[in-house]
Amino acid sequence: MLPKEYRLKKRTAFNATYRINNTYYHGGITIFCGKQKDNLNPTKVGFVVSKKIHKRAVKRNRIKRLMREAYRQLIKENKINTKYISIIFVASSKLLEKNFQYIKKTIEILVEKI
RNA sequence: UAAAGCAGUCGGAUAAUCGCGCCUAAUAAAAGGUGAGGAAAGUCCGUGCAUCCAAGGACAGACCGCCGGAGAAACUCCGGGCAGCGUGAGCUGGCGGAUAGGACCACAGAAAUGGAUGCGAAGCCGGUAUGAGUGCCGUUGCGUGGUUGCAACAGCAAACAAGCAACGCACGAAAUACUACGAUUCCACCGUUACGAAAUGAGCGUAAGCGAAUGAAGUGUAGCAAUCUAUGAUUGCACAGGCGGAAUUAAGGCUAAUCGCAGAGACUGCCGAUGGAUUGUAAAAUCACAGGCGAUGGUGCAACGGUGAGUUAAGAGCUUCACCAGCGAUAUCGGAAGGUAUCGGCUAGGCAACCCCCGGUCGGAUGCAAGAUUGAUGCAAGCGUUUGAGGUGUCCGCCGAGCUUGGAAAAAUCGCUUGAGAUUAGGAGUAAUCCUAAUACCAGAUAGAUGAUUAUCAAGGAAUUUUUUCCUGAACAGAACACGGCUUAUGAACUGCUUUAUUCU
RNA sequence: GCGGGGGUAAUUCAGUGGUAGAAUGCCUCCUUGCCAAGGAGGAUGUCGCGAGUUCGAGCCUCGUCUCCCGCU
Repeated sequence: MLPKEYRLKKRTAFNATYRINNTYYHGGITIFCGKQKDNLNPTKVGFVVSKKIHKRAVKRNRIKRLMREAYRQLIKENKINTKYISIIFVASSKLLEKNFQYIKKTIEILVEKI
C-alpha cells in the first residue's frame, strides 16, 4: 500500500482528472493524466478496477494490489514521472490471468511514455 | 472386501527482504503490539440500536398452523407423533378446516356434484369426380364348337350357341380429391338494445376513491306495460329474427310434424324370479312386454367407499359376513400429539402453495447513506399559516408551520466495537440449551489496510524402486453498525459409529 | 450497504392453471427487364435454471443464476 500523500482520494479529483482526457494505453492498462503541476507536492495516483472485469471482489482486489505494489516499487527505484498532479490507472479484463512481473513491466513502460 | 447412511475434523506451517491500516507511546524518527471467514457471500427470516409519527378506536394488512421443550425472537433448533420414500442404517414433510359459502375441474364422456338439455324409436332429408368390380337378349372384333349351303382332299359363306377382349350404358366397396344444401363456430350490418334506484347520495370498494346516465356494482334472458274485479284477473307487446362473409364438417343432419325415457349412471349391458303375451298336451321356451338392477363394458387424473364371500332371477353396504379405508362413541395407555381394543350407524369426489372460514401472534414506518455535534452555504419557483400545506398503512380522530421541486455546496468528529461475546474447566439435561468458575481483550478501513517476491516443510499424487526423483502444494471466496438463524458455493484427504451384500472361519 | 423491478421466437413485447401468440425481421414462390413496395405461403421457443403443489404449470410456491433502476 502506498503512503497517504501519494493517494488520490476525492471524487471531484477523479472527475477532474477524467475530464482532461489525456490517455495512454499499453498491455491492458489505460492511464488518465491530470494537469501539469507547478509545486513540489508528490503526484497523486488512483487505481480503478470496475465490476465489468469480474464479478467477485477477490479477483478485483488482487489486480488492484498488484498494480499498487508495482507502482510502489517504481517510486523506490526513482523511476516515476513527476510532471502531473494526478494519474489514474484503469485495468481491463486482460489482466485477469497475468502475474506481477508482467504488470510491473507494463506500468514501467507507461510511466516512461508520458 | 464392496456399496451405502449418519456425525465430525481440516481449510496449512516456518523463515528472509520490501511495504500498508489501527493502537500504545511520542517533537519527530525508530520501536512494540495487533490486523480477515466457515461461509465475511445471498439479503431470505428474526432481534438489538437510532430517528420520525403516535390519546385512542375501527377496518384493512402481514405472518404462523400435529404435540412437548429450548430460545430475546425467527420461514430457528431439539425430542416425540403421524404420513410418504428406502431391503436397511436412515431420509423428507408449507402437517388446521372441503357438512359455512363461492370459484375452478381442459379434452374425452350420457353425466365432473347439477348445467338444462341429452338420448332412443319412428319419419323426413342427405353431393360431384376418379374407381376394383358386377350387370346388360347393348355394339364391334377374335378364335372355338356343331348345324346348313356351295364345293367336295383342302376350303369359302351364313345364322346360332357359349366364351374372351375393347367400347358404351347402369350400379358401385374401400380410399383420395373437390364442393358445402344442411349443421356447428366466428365476424360485420340492420333490427332489438331488457332488469336494477335515486339528491335525507342508490350502492360498489379494505380504503383513497368511484357514482344520476355517455346507465355504478350486480344479474345474464324474461318479462314488461295498461286496466280493474287489486297480493290476483283480463288484454296487449315482447322474449324474435333478417341478410352477407369466413372457417370446419360428406359424416351425418332435422322434427314446435309424432311417441317414449332420463333430475347421478338415459348409452353398452345383465335378468325375466313376480305379473303379462305367444308357442306347446305338458315340462318348458321366447319377448327392444310391464318391470328389476346399478354389477359388466366404455370415457377420463377422478364416476358417489375398496377386495373377496354369502344372498339373489340378476344384483347391490344389501346391514349378512371377513379384511382394509373413513366417521362417531366408550374403555384404556400416554404429560400431550397420538396409540390400542370394543361397539355403533352407514359413506362424505378433488382443489384452501384459489378466494375464504377457524384458532393464534404483531404499535407503524425508515435503515448506520439511521442519526448526533462542529463548521460552511444559505438562491429561485410553487403550495400554505386556523377558509389548514404537510404528517400518521386507510378512515374517524389527532398534531399544526412550514412543505415540495430545481440548482449550488457537500468537510471533519462521534456513532464504531466489552459483546443475547470468545477460550478453558466443572455441573444439569436423551438433546437443543442452560448454570457456575477462571482467563484474556482479540480488525475497525472510508477510492476503502490485511499485500508482493523468494526459500524450506507438512500433506497429496506419479514414476522408479525401497529411498530417491518429478509434479501439485490448493477449492469457494474478502469485514464496512452488531448479533442469532436459514440458503447457496467449496479442492484433496482423514476419523468414528451404523446398515446391506458377498466370501472365509 | 439498503430498497425496488424484470428474464417468453433473431428483435420489441402480449399471454385468466388446459394446443404458446402479435408486429418487425428471415426463407420460398408470384409480380418486375432488375430492385423496392405489394400479394401468397413457410420456418423459428430448454417460456433463464432446479425442485415442489396439481390430473396438468409460461402462470401458483420455494430456492438459485442473471440484467436493470433508485438512494450518495
